[in-house]
Amino acid sequence: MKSKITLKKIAKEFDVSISTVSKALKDSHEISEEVREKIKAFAAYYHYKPNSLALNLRNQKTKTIGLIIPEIVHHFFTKVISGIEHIANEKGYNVMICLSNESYEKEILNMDMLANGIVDGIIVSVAKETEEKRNYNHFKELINNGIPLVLFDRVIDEINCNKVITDDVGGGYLACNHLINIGCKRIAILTTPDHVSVGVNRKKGYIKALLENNFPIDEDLVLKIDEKNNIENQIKNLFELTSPPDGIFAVNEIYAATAIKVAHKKELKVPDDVAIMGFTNGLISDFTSPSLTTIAQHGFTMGEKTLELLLDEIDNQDAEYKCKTEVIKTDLILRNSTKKIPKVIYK
Amino acid sequence: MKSKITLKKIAKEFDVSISTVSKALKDSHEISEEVREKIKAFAAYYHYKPNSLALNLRNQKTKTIGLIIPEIVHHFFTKVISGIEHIANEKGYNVMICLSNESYEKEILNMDMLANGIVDGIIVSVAKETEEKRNYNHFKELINNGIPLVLFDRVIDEINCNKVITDDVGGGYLACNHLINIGCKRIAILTTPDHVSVGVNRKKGYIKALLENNFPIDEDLVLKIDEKNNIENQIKNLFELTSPPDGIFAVNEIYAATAIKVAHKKELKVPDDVAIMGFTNGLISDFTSPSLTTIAQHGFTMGEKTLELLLDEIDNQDAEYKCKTEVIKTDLILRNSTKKIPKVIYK
DNA sequence: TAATGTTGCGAAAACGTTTTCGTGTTGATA
DNA sequence: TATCAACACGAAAACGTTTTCGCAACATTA
Repeated sequence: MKSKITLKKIAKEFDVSISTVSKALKDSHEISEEVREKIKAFAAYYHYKPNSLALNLRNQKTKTIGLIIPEIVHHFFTKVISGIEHIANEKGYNVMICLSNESYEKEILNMDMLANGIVDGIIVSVAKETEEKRNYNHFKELINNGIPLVLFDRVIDEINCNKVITDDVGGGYLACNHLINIGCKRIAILTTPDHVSVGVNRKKGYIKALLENNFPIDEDLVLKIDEKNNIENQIKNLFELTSPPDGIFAVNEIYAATAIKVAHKKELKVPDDVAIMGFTNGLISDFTSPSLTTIAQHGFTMGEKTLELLLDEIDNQDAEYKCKTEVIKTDLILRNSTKKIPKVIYK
Repeated sequence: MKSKITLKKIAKEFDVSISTVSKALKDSHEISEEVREKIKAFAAYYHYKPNSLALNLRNQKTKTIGLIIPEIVHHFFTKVISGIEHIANEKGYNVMICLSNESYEKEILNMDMLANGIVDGIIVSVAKETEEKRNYNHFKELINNGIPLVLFDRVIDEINCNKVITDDVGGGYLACNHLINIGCKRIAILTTPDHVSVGVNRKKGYIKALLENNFPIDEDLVLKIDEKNNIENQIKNLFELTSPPDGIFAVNEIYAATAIKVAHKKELKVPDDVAIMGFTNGLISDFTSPSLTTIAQHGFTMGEKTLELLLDEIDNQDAEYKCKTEVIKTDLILRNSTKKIPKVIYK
């Protein structure tokens, strides 16, 4: 392979010093017009571009930020990434995306890798395994090393850093209230195991809405899905209770869509026999039948906000920095799985 | 912020030279046991990690590869990314993901950014706008600069580099043949405009299957979706033909799922009145009702293969390298949108 | 003519590594 | 005692930049 053109090679070509070349390319008045022009022409001809590594090393910053997410085959995270990329683009930053695959070890590995000068700051959504283990030393170390950190979505209370979260409690409240408003009397929740923070918070909102409306809390109606086992079967049990639910709030899209499937297999009509709604306005919700009412999380905005906070911290690294927690509001997206509307028929 | 620990600082601490520290940390026998141990202890205490930028600059390689994809909110691409990450992990490489957002300009911007020493090789799936413009100079330049390049999924024939593609023609053939086999007589295709290569190829397979079975090619049944306008309305027209289709092959999941929606609104039964199938086994296909028969593209495998090719090229950069094109086979995933099966009812 | 200012360029340090090639000291051997 | 290894370490180059400073050569001014 032909090696890239460098200042040194240009310098040799014209028998001048490297500094002269560097200055000429920067249009420095220190260099005579004549020399300047010929160097610039030569550089342009060979498509000279300064080597980023050298620049980064010299400037002690890379204009790159690291992003560690649990998995990428996930609509919400891709939305967040898009938001991050959007701001990164505006501000001339690059994004390095790493996957932890929900693994504690890989999260640490990724972090170590990123922390060695490669990036100016790091954004993380915590892996499930890390949440379970409750071992957050790698985050503390990162902060100790003075590397700006922002957590989003799945965050850790005890870590002192900038955070951006969905208003999960508010969203759960919104959802449950909606089901109450349309007349549901027995409202079930399909949620995650207790170590997943977002599931827990959405459930809090659900409970809050029930209490405010003087509904009893029925533990039979709280189903913590174990993703290692068949989801359909777990949901099926819910419909086989002596008094089954007439409203279901699922804390994510998959659970909600699966609930619709199961309901149909039980020959139940949605929403007439049972209203079902989800959380996250992803790809699926619009294509189930009936289409899913859901809570929109605004992942794109979240990504934007997250990077903005990080860049803010990066720009103020010397100053005494005060950490913030931004809460992104949710919205109800009304579709057919919770409303009894006349079927749309063309013509 | 407290600045990171470096060789220089350790050297100063013990009043030895930088080289001594470097060697001590590498357990060189050149350094006395005593000095070695105390340096190692000190370094461990302060979590010394060599600065990646410096290493990269010295070694003239970064163990990082760049990935440019048109968009990330897309199940297929996330699968490919997962496959790439999988191999990258195994081989100790990092992946830098950039989004072109289907824009020619951003593709070039990303490429320029990556090409300045930041990565050892680049993987690209070409943006739609680039395909339209047919301006491929940035790829040629990259190759001229000796930077290994692999194209995947959306590739360019005239560029001489490693490529990994889906067997789109074969997949289209598989799809159309399936519809013929289940007894469809008038088979429509929902495809993309002509500049999108994958759509064109899938249509080729469709045509091939029709011809082989002595079906006429009816241009009324070839619908090129214009994504700038309402997709539902375009599909609706298809059902309002004097002799409407009884089978539909959509070249992606969204078109297929939308077709189901439209069929329902037209009060048509799927698959009895019209069988519908898609391409790409994404998130949606399993949750439509009926669930979608589709062609699986194996994005994960594709990602793995793509990075393997790239690493192969990187490892053989001096040798005369012969470019390959790998074709990833497709599979038919049979679901309910094309088969008349008894409804599953629990109990 | 002497002092001063301007112009045009180069040397060198700095960023943080690794590695090759000394080199001074010690101890053993001839 | 002179010679030679072995040992333990340092100097310096290299990767590719940017930038400060210094210094000639020439021009201008008093």
